[in-house]
Amino acid sequence: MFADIILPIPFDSFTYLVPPELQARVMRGCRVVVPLGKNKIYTGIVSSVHEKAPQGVDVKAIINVLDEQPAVNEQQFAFWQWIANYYMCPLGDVMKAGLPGAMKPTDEKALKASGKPRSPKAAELQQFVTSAPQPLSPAQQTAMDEVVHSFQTKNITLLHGVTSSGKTEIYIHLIDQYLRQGKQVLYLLPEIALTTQITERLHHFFGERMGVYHSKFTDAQRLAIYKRQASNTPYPLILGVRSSIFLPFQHLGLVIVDEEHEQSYKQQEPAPRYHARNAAIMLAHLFGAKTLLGTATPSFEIYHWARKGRYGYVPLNQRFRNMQLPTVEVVDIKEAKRKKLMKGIFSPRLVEVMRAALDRHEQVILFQNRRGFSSLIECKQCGWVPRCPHCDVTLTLHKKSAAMTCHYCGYSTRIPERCPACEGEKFIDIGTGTEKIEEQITRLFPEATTLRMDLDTAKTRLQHERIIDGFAKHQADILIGTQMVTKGLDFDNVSVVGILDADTMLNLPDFRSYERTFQTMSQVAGRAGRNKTPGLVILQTRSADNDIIRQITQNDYWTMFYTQMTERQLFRYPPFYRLIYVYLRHRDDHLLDHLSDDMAARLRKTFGERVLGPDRPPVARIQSLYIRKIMLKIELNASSDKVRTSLLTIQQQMLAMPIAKNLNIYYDVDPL
DNA sequence: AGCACGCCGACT
DNA sequence: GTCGGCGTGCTC
Repeated sequence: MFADIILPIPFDSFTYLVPPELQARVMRGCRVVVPLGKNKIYTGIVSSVHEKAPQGVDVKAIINVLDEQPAVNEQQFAFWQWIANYYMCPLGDVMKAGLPGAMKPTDEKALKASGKPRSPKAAELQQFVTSAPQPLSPAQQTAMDEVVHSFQTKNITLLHGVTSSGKTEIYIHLIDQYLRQGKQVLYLLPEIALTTQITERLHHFFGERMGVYHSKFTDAQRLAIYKRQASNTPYPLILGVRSSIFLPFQHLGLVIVDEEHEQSYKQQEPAPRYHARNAAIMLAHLFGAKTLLGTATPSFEIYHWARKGRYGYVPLNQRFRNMQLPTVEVVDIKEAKRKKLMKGIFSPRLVEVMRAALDRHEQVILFQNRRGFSSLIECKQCGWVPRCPHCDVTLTLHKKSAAMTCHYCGYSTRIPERCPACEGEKFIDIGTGTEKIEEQITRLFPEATTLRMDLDTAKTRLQHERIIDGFAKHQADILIGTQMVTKGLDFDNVSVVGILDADTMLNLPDFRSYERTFQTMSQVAGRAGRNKTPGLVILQTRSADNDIIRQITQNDYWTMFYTQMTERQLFRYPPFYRLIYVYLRHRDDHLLDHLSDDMAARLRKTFGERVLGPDRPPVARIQSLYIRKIMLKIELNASSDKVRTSLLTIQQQMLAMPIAKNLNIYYDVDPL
C-alpha cells in the first residue's frame, strides 16, 4: 500500500510506503510524518492512498500518522488544487501557504506542541458584549436591500460606495443575516486595514462568534483558529487577511472582500502568487456561497464584469450623515518651482492651508509614496551613485539610521565618507521620501508635532497601531506617510490632506498607473473631513492639465474608467485579456539572454503574437540572480487548461537541456 | 525550500 | 596541513 504525500516543498507530491501497522490510519487529509533525503523529517498531508508502486525510486515508509480525522477537508483539497492549477505552482507551495506553521512541524518538539492549541486572545474577547446592530440610514438600507436582492440571481455583487458611506454597517447587517441562518461568513480585509478599530467594532456586535486571523499572529494563535474551524464548534465569523481563505470552512455562506481593489490581496512572493479576492470568489463558489465585494474605487476587472451584468452592482453614493466629500485643489508645482516659491517639496498654497488648519487645532495628513530620505545620493563631483551589490537598483538614503538601504533585498551599508570613485566628499540627495518631508516639516512648522508611518516606522502591528492610536488621540498634528495612510483609517479631526507629488505614481511604466493613481488619490482624499470639518485636499503636481488629475478632483470614476478601458482594449490588456508573466532567473546574464530568447521562440510556436519579450524587468537582478520576463496576453475565452499544459510542456523542454540546468522558471498569473 | 556534498582561502 | 566558504544537486 502506498500514499501520495504533499510536503511543504515546491513539488506536487511524493509517494511513500504505508507500513502494515499504519494502514488503518492513513487517510486522505491526515497529517503524516515522513523521512525526506538523507536525514530530514517532514510533516505532510496524505493526498491519496493507492497501490501503484512508483518506478525507479527507492520508496521510503511513512513514520507516523498524526491525525485520527482528516486535518484537510475535501473542499480545501479542491481549493488547493484550483490554486495550484490556476496560478501554476506545485501543490507543496499551496500547502505551505494553506497550513499554519505549527501544522507542519519538522522536529519532535514542534510535533508535541501542535497537539496543544491555546487561544491567548480568548480572555480579551470576554470583555466585548454582543449588542444589536444599529439601524441603517435610508440610503444604507436601500443598498442593503439591493445587495440581498442581487444575491437572488447573482453569486457575486459589487458594493460601490464612496468613502465614509458606511459600508461596514451594511456588512454587519448582512453578516447578522447569514449567521442567523446558521451559515459561516468570511470577512476579508487587506493586511494593513485589519486594525483594532475594525476588530473592536465587529467584536462589539459579534463578540465570541468572531475569530480574527492575522499574519502577525503567532503560530500557536493561528493554529488555535485553524483547529477551532475544523472542530464541531467553529467560529461562525472569521475576520481575516489574505491567508484566511485557507482556513477550513464547513458551511460557508458569505464572503465579504472589503477594499476589493487593494493590490495587497495579490501575493507577490513567494509562490503561490494568488489573488485572495479572486481565490475567495472561487472558494465561495465551491461552497455555493455568495461574495460581496466592497470598495469606493473598484478595480477595472470587477467593475467591468459588474457593468456587463456578470456580477451584481449596488452603488452607494451618499456619505454617512450627509458629510460633504472633500474639495480637491490642484496646485501646479511646475509654476511654483519656476518662480522659486517652493519650500522644499511644499508649495506656498499647501503651507498656507496647513498653517490655517494647525491654527484651528485641526490635523493634517501628508502623503508621499516613497519611504526613506531620498531615492538616491550622488557624488557632487563625479556623479557616482551607490547601488546594491545584489540587485540592479540604487540604494535609498535613510538619514536617521545613517544608512543606505536596498528596498528589494534589505542590503544596508553606511553612507560613505568619500566617494569611492573620485574621493569627493560632497553628496547631493535626489528625490524626496517621507523622512525628508519630516525634516522639512520641523523647519517649516517648528511648533507642530509629527508622526511618520511607513515601512520603516510601522514594521510591526504594534508600531502600526501605536501610530494610528497616537494620531487619533491628537498626539501629533501632522501624519506623514506612504500608501499606509490610505487604508481606511478614520480620523475625526483631519481637515487637510496634502498629496505632495502625484507625478511619481502617474508616470510609472505600467498599464495600470492611471487606475492606481486614481484609486490611491481618492483613498487618501477620503481621509479628509470625515467628521464635523469639511475636508480640503491639496494635490501637488507638475501635470496639472492631465485628464486624470481632473478626474481625481471631480471624483469622476466613470470617465477615468471609460477612457482607460478604450486603451486597455486597444493594447490587449486586462480585463479584456488575461496576462501571464513567465519569469526566468539565472546567475549568468549572458546565458540567460540565450535561454530566455530560446523559451520565447518556443512559446511563439504555440502562442504566436500573444508572446511579448523577453524583457529585462525594471529591476533586472535581485539577490544575485538575473531576471527576464516574457509576457503572454491570452484571450479570455481560451482554455486555461490548454494554456497551462502548453506552458508546462515548454518548461519541461527547456529544463531538459543540459545548458539550462540552473535555470529557474516560474509564473505570475494575473500579475499586478 | 532545506540540506548534504564538494572544491578553494585564512587559520588553530 | 585543516575549517569552512557557499555553488549545485536532490529530495518518493
